[in-house]
Amino acid sequence: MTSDEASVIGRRGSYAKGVARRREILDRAIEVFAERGAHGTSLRQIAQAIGVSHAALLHYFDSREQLLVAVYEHAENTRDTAQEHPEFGAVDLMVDAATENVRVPGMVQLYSTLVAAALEAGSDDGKTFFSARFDTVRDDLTALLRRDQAAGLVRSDVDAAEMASLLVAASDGLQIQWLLKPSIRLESTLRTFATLLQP
Amino acid sequence: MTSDEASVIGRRGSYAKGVARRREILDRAIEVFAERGAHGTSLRQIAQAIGVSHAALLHYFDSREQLLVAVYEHAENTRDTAQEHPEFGAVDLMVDAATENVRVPGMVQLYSTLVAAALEAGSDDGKTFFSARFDTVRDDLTALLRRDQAAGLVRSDVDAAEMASLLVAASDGLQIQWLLKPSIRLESTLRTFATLLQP
DNA sequence: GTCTATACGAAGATAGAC
DNA sequence: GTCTATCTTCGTATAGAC
Repeated sequence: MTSDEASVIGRRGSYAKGVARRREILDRAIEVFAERGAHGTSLRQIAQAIGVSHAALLHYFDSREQLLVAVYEHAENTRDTAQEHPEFGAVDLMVDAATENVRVPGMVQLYSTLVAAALEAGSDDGKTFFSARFDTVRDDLTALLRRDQAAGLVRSDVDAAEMASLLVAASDGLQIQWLLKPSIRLESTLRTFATLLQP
Repeated sequence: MTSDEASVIGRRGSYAKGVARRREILDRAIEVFAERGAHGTSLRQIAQAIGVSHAALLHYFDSREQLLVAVYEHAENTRDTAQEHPEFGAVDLMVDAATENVRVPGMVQLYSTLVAAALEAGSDDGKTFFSARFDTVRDDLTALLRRDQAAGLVRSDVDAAEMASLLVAASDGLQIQWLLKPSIRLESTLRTFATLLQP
């Protein structure tokens, strides 16, 4: 997950300069989004902040939305390069991801913008990307929950897959609520989920 | 909640014709969004569907976003005019709201688009609207949960306010997951939350 | 391959006539 | 209250320089 850019989106030249340039664009773009938000920032503004023409961006990314997705993917892959926590339960994993996510300015906004766009008809790339992402996350959590159910750490009277969906939904939704009202205690609230899951 | 338009947003002329026209715009706009989505539908397209110029819409609503918020508010207030369910618990209420929401084509998309926009800097109206909305919903659910805790229907070892936040988050998040993957069993999954809340 | 220049149509918003 | 006209900016596409 944290290795090289695994994205298939916006792939172009594999030459050294192009790869470096692409990375530079991604790094700079996330900063621009952090300042001005993803929703209201145009291709042209991003290009200006980087110091190139907006057409140059479209050389590396086929469209504005693909650039946005690539920025999100890059920001997600870049952070905390390697945390191996074999002892982490499902809730621990989501708490970790959510608090990390919320620490990066603009990340929740970018994520919300992209998901909203993906829901709309016609956004096939977005649908594909986020469907796959949700599937992966749900499957990982389901496996973790099954493991902990078998170990007697998590109650077994509810379906692991349904709990996984609930956990992802709660994490996504809480981050939004926290952004609108920081007095919401994100971590603590998410951890009460663990209490609910105790056998 | 279901009475008259309680919105302060986009208020204009209070004369009979203006009110009727405003309502007509809202009714038609929700249909347009149901067909084409909120993200990709322009003021001009909505105006064309209604048979007026786009400038006419801006006479009733100060901006495109305010029109969108008004449409959402109107659609929410319009449906299921009066269900009084004193015996409903918090989960019942959310299951009811979520399944109703998901039944209206375009509603989840519209909601997601508006929330994403509200998170961005500069969207003060959107922030105000959704902050108030989240507050109201959380407070209502918290009261309901406290009542049921006192009655011994809901476990008392977790904070009611935190459970309310979790419940709202789970409902919002699950609706999105369901839209991307209808095989997610929305109602059933949401109801397992009730199991988790049992004492 | 990388990038600039430029053009196009559509968008949200505003001004002013009727 | 509603229109037309107009402004600015947007995403996208293409041609061609290096």
